[in-house]
Amino acid sequence: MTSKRLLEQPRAGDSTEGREPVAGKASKTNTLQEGASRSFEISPNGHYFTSTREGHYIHKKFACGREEDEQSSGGVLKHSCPAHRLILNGTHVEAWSPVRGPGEPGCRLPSPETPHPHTSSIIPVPHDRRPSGLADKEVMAATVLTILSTSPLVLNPSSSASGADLAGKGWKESLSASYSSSTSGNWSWDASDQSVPSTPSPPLSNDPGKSFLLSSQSDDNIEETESTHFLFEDPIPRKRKNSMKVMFKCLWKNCEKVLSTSSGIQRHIRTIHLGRNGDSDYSDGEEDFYYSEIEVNMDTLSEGLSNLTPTSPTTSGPAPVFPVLTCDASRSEPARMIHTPLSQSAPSTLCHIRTDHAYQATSPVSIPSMPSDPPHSEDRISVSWQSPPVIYKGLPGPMTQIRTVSIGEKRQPVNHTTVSKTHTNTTSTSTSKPTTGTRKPRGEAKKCRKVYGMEKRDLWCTACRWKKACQRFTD
DNA sequence: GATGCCGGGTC
DNA sequence: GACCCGGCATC
Repeated sequence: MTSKRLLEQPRAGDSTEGREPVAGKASKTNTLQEGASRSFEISPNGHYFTSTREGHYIHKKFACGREEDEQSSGGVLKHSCPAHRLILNGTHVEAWSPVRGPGEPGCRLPSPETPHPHTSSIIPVPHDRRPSGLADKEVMAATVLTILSTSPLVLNPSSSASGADLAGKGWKESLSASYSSSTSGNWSWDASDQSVPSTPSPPLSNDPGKSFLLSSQSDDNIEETESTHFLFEDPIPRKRKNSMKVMFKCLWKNCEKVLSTSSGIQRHIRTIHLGRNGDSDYSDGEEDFYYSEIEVNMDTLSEGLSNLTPTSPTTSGPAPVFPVLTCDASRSEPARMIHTPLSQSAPSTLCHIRTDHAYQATSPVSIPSMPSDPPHSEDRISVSWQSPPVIYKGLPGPMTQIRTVSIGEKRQPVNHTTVSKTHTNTTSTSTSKPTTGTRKPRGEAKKCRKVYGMEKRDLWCTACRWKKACQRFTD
């Protein structure tokens, strides 16, 4: 088990990488070291970064690792063992230990397989992320303050109390997750981490899927989320994750299997879904992709399950506790439904977007040729919401072409729609008027004016006569 | 400067 | 909607 963990760890950061380690099973120690070094490499700032973001990011990666054990043992905030710190961080150890006494449950956590000294050595990554000592906390606080100053969310410390805003709803969920009934803990962001990206496996749960999407689409989103968590945490008492238990849920389609150990779930996947010999220890790591870790707050969970009443839980957020489980479950569900294993949910979304963009880009082009054709313009209109063309503002072509249609009134509506939407995102400056920038280049074809000359103006097409785009000699 | 045509005004 | 034109961009 340990060896596996070790091996797996590297993967946490990168799914592709993850597999390599497997081969190296033979030498645990070496593997470990390698894994550790790798993790460092992968997450450049890992240990040394005080910045929340960095840490968080790293943490995420780590969390992604299939190895729940790792997390439990030292990984996530909850279960960090001082020992790990010592090995990895050296100086940090001391600072850390006060926070997390060796006696803490977190250290013990490790499942039967877990806590080997070796394992601890691997774990380092997570530790780094966390703010360990007071100094770290201070840094964190500073970071949080900074974030708060810029973020609107921060402005609403009430989140914990009121949190009435719909907009905040999304977060609340996450928050609720983080704010389990458990008492004070370490940094909430850790919790958020867990809730967010926990699983590395692509197809998996929503969380992972979302996170993946986010990551692929834009890191900012993730960061925002993280920052948000941070913010909240400040005002709110820190929750302790010790009570959290990591469960492994099989993500295989229509399979709800949940096991308490990664090895168990892997075995399950290997035997049941992959049709491999369960007994054989051999694993290429593929199983890792088919299950996700789920954190369960044992304290609240039991209560919550027994009575669905949110009131019971100890501290601040009884209700939130439930959400944790629910969220995970619900999230994972959709992801599974939509995506097959190994396929990331994100990609699909991305693809969709891209398609849209492409479509948008093309549609405008076609327009120019049929300026007089209202129907076409209409068609465009339907798509118009995609306005993105405006985004491409840099390109005069599209815009101009759209205008070309101008002869028909319809054209304007289309433009308008596009503009309005686009502007929302962009600046007000670009605005209502397409203005000059959008103007299309002059058509190559000769126009009535040139063909007939000023003398025969009566031969011109009406458009030319009206100083509109020539209808007779279109480009 | 000539040309093309957008945006807007008038009827 | 037809007609016209100021004004701007492009050539």
